[in-house]
Amino acid sequence: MMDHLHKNNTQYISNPSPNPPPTGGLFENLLSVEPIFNNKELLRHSFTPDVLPHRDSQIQTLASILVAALRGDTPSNILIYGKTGTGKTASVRLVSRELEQASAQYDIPCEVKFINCEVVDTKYRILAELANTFIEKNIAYVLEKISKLETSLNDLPPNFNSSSSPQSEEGQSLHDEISKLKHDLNSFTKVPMTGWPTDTVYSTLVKALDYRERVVVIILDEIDKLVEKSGDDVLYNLSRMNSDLDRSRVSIKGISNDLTFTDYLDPRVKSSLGEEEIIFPPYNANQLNDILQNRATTAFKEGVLTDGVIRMCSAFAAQEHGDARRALDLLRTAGELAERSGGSQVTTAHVESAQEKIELDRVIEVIRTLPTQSKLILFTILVLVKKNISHITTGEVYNLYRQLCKERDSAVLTHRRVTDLISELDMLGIVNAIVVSKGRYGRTKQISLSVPQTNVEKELLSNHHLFGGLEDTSVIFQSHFGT
DNA sequence: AATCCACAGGAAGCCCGGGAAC
DNA sequence: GTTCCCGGGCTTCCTGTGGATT
Repeated sequence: MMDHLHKNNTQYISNPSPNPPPTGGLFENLLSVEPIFNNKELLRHSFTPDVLPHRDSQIQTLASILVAALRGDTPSNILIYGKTGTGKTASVRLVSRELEQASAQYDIPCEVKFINCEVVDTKYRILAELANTFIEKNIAYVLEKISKLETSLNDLPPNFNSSSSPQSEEGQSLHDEISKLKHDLNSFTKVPMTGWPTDTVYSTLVKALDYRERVVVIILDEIDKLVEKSGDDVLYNLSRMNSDLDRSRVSIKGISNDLTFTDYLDPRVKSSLGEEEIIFPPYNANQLNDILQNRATTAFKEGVLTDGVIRMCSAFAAQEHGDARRALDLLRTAGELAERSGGSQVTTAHVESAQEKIELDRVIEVIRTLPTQSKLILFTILVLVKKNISHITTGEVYNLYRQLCKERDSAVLTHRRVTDLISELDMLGIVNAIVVSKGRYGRTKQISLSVPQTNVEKELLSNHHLFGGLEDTSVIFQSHFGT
């Protein structure tokens, strides 16, 4: 089987067709367009650059705390705060990378583990993830050590090499050491995805960490999400872990979007985790400009960006609380739009379209992931907007909502719940709801759509499953719109 | 100044599904 | 496999509120 595949492969490689057969030309035209990107990856926010402009002081502080690890001490725990796109994660990744390089260079055992708590979000899973990571690292370490020992064993003169010779003390001790390591290797058992009691996972982690002397840096990104979902239990365990460790030391770095999340923490956890705090302030338009300039020179081909493109991206992103991620998205999307339209240059018009496209994508994504009842309420608001009602109130929404529910024979939520759902839509930025008092006529919320009506309409109507079929939806829609 | 409207939004508790613990 | 626990969605009940009207 393998042979067969192999032969085929060789055939393809050794006989490349000099003139590929003519195709339909579907991709030919697209490929013939001069690309405007050199390397688009540089504009993705997952990319960690070597230089982070305007973050020198934060990086310096981080490094000055982490340098303790290279001296064999435990670095202080750190909490890092900043809104999205302020360079927190990128800075931490940059410093971690350098730390690991330095650790290898000076042969000081120091390991970094990065966990995104939005993905790994329960106590069990965090402990299991950590335990498995360090078990793997231990296995790699032991395997390497064994191979080194075996090499030195083979390098011994032949009469020393034989384990059968009782005189060769050096050979014997090497043999002993190798068999001990092999025994260790067998004792490493990985933690399953589920099933173990949490304290067993914890003790497995402690054992794995303590296998050898080292400093371990655990980075918990989006730590506020973890606390929100699972409380501070894990953080309590992790922050007290050093008292259970003999040979290794643990240091924790928490990254949070939310400045106030420590309010929900146990005071002991709070003081232990927040030994040091680093704040990442939002970038201003000029700083965003520098960042984009920095990346654009290598990401785009020369002369592709017209005047004002970068400045416009930074200005747009600066309005969004100085979000560098947004600025990069804008620049990349503008480039993609330019490329798709077959142009050879990116213009400010492309940036404007990119801004619209990103906003539209966001709205579509938010609406798509809305629960059914919220969609129904949004639909009700849309109907009222279409009826040109100037001041939509909670009461009006609720009445029509109830009517729609009856028409489609579905469960009706209470008034109280509907006000909550409206507030949620407000927080998602889909509608705008402000509390107003109309004197004698009561206090209510005044509701309006805060995104283009056509976008909402298009996305809601594409929800075939929502109202038990598009046809039904259209009926309801038409009966209220009169179209 | 008192009244009153039409809600806002807090508190408590129920129900249910999913996952951890045993 | 069963039990237990937790969190989210939801209801019920309730108090609070700004300003037009009386």
